[in-house]
Amino acid sequence: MTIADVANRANVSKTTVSRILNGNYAHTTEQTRDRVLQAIKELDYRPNALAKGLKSMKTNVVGIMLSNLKNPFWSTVLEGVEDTCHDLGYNLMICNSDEDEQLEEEYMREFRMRQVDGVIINPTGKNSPLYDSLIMEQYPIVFINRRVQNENASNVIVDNVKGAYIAVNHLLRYGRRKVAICMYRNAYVSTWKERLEGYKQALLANGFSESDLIIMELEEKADTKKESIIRLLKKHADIDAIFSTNNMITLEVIGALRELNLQVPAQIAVVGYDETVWAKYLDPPLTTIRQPGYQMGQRAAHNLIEMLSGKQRQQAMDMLEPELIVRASCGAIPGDTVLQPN
Amino acid sequence: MTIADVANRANVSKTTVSRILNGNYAHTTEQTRDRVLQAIKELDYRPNALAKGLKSMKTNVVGIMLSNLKNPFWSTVLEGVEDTCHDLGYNLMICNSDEDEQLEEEYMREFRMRQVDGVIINPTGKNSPLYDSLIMEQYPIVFINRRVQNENASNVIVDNVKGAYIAVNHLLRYGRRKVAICMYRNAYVSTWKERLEGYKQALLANGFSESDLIIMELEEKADTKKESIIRLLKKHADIDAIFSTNNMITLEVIGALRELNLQVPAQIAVVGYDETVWAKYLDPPLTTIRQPGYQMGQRAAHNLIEMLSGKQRQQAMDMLEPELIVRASCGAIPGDTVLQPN
DNA sequence: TTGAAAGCGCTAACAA
DNA sequence: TTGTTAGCGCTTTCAA
Repeated sequence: MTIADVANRANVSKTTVSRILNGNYAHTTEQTRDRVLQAIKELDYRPNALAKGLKSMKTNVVGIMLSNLKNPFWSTVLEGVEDTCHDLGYNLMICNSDEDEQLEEEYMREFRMRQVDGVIINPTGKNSPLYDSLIMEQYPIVFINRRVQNENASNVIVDNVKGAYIAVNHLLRYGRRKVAICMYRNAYVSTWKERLEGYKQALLANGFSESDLIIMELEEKADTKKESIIRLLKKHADIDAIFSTNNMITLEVIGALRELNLQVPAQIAVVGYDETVWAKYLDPPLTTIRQPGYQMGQRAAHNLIEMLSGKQRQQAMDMLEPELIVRASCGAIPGDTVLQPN
Repeated sequence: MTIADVANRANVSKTTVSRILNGNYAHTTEQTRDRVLQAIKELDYRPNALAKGLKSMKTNVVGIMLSNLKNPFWSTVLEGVEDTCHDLGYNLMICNSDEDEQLEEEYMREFRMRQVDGVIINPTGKNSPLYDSLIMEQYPIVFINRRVQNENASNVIVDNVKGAYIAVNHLLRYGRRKVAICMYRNAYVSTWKERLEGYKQALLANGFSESDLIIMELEEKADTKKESIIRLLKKHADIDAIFSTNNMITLEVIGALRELNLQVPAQIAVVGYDETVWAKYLDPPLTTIRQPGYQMGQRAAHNLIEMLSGKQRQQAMDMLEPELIVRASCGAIPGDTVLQPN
């Protein structure tokens, strides 16, 4: 079933069919239009998007590259991207770099061969030259979640410094004095650096000094995260609070605390990063920093597509607000009003 | 950058370049081959997949249609699909019907216009005529998770009757006498019917009768699931166990039990469906039925692509095994060996 | 061993 | 208002 078949059946030229298909009714008799639409219906004709894309150099497809499909946070982001793309008439290709720089490069190449109109990417952070060259040649790309070190990069991120700050500040306000941060060791990723920075700022703002920082670092790919945490907890036996910078880490922390028989929040308070469906059902219910994942996806898709339609340059740094959700694990009295950061 | 540019630079015809690109070295001098490969490299030439697809009527893209991006279970499935597609040289398009039959039809149409080679779908169940016609015209499609009522449909599902059976049987073996099932009211979806069937079979096999069935039905889209559960729990005040048929329902059940101050497992035992990252960190740790989501994705992609390569017909019904993971919520002694179903 | 030319299904400049 | 024609970038038949 091609446009030629429709043209034949309706006794018009392919051009006419094409025009009508694309809503170009201006110069068309109502009569021929009806005839063509009729033929389209009768033949159940579906235009070939490949041919259309080849001709018009535009596919109405955008690509999204995630770096981790195991963390449910990304489902939410994906949902936002997908909904928005659909609303704006785009389809979506997806891939998963799995934090691997080689794969990231390979997939980027594949997206381009497939002529996607643009891509949304949670960068591994390990391919700076790639990001730079993409930006240099004005390839339509929006970086999400992680900041890319390039003035001209279009970013949609959450304010990680602030998120960490309000988490740690909250712990300190409720009287904790020995607050540790638990994070992945990953030199490439801005999110960790920024959450560490927020942690630090909160301590300093509350009268502590650099020497009060307690940093517990984990290997992201290791299978022994819980064991590492247990070791670190034993090493820093005097800590009275943990700020965990990622929802997967938080679960490991909870496991470790349980194994050591440490009471939360009586002995150790916990605040986690990433609000999740399960946070409020943990024991005790978990205080978290909510990141607006759905909104991040929406915004990224929206910005990218606006970029494509050639509107003027987007604000390069689109920063979303994190939010503290107070439950019992931080030692705040449940039902208490949520504290505002200083 | 087109194939013509490469041809020019290497002083050969487009044909020759094309042949070399596709590994068709048989009839080519090593010398020209090197010259061409050199030119490709120098120009950083990326073949246009649209043109290739248009010509060859094959895109090496498969589509996946999910019906719900909110449930983390699907991330796992997606990961399996994506990994497998990548391994086999395919790219992936994704969309989300959100359980909406209209959207499902629309997306299916879009996939076909984009000439994807085949699709993997978790069907809403509401478009039987669509599924039937797709199957009739031999369109390459694999249905996952939910069974489609058509002998010629290619399915990858988990054995839901068995999953429910081993869950409920386990509860009964540990002495529970009043076991309720908690599920969505959804006439279209095989999974619910089958889990209900497994529940029933387990009761009957243990000497109970039809009159002992206690069915708690919830509206999937409602915001008041917890309230409904509370109402139903009050109505059936004598139940001593709940078999929850979905991980999202399980969380609501836990919330309801907590609100009613019912002790788990002392007063009410709970077994949930879908093993999740968080199940073991709940209070008490949750006994669940594990579904092999990653494997389901792998298998679906694998079967689809095999279908595409024209190998003989797949086994139409590919059934995976669920598994009981015993923790404290069901009242079994932790550390006890896992019970086998009769 | 290599190349010329036709054509995949569509759009758009130009002509009628 | 409608049609003719060329061409998007690639593959493939057929010829050299």
